[in-house]
Amino acid sequence: MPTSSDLSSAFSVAHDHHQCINQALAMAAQLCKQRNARLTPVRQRVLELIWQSHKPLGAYQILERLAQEGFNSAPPTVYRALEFLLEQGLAHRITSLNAFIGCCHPEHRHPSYFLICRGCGSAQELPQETLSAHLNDIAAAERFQLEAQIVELSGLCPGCQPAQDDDL
Amino acid sequence: MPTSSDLSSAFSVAHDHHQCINQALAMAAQLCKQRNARLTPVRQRVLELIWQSHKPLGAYQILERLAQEGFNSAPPTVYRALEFLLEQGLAHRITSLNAFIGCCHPEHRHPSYFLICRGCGSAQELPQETLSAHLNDIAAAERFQLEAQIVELSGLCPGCQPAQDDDL
DNA sequence: GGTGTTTAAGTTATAACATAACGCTCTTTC
DNA sequence: GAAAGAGCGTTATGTTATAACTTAAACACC
Repeated sequence: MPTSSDLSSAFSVAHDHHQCINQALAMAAQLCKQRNARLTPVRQRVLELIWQSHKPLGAYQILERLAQEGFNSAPPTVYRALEFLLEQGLAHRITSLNAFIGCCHPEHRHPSYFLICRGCGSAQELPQETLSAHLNDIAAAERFQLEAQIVELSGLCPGCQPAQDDDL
Repeated sequence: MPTSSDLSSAFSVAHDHHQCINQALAMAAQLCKQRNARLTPVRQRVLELIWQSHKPLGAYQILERLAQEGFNSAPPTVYRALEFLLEQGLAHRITSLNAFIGCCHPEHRHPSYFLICRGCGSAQELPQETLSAHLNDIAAAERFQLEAQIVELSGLCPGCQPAQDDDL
């Protein structure tokens, strides 16, 4: 995983993903403890599952995996767990895919902006400072009180583009 | 034709919405003619329906209204019409609402960015030049080949905000 | 350590959104 | 007027998400 300071390598850069998962889970445990939020077994397992996939995972995909492991397997189970993870900022929803992905820096709340590759299905969270400022300006100009932001850019990641770029 | 029960978004200055609808339909007819695309009765009626509402309309809401008028009322009917309208740039999809809205500038293709009020349910398309440039820069910096963009900003429009602004 | 309160999870059912697949009809074109 | 293709009717089903109610676990307090 990209560490919290390095977001730019999610697309096809090899790394020890087990380690990211473990870091993410440890971080989640720590944050939940600080916040007096209960990271129950189902919630933890759902978080782990979405971290195990670079691709955003749909609720029913998660459900299927939970079922295989003997967890309760009705939709509300996974939707409740996801709701908790979203509330805690431990995961993000990707609306255009109806899917969910682990958040790389859950320690502070932030809007989430994504690049989504239609080739390999992976999604990469974008750094948000300048974009966030821009969007806030736009909203302010309309006297619009901004609460939530969805920015999802789709296309082809470098690894999935037809290989004829001159400049690569 | 228009039932005129839902005028006046809190977003925009009051205006003669009948006229917008008529303009939009005339524009649509003209563009389709130019493009040799068939604006059939169902397609036209669906476009009219989504224009009659300042709020984005869900597929099944459209379906319901079509049914009341004796059109065929199975889901594929409306989804096909919507697909056509999206292809022609006559309507936009608002992903986070699973809903559709008429496009104000169908004469040229453009990414669509929205402000969406959770109070009154209305949606407003944003001007896109600077934002588009910004997003393109971001994608280019990641060597990401951009194909589609979703930008949906939610919150409260001026008319739906608690009335304690000093600067109004 | 028992009791009431709160939070989470189980369970059933269904709502809401979207598409597959197949065949008929209408339009366009030759 | 026949072939080809676009549009549409129809049935069925796939996919995503939530309502509503019940049971159980955790916690907090005396």
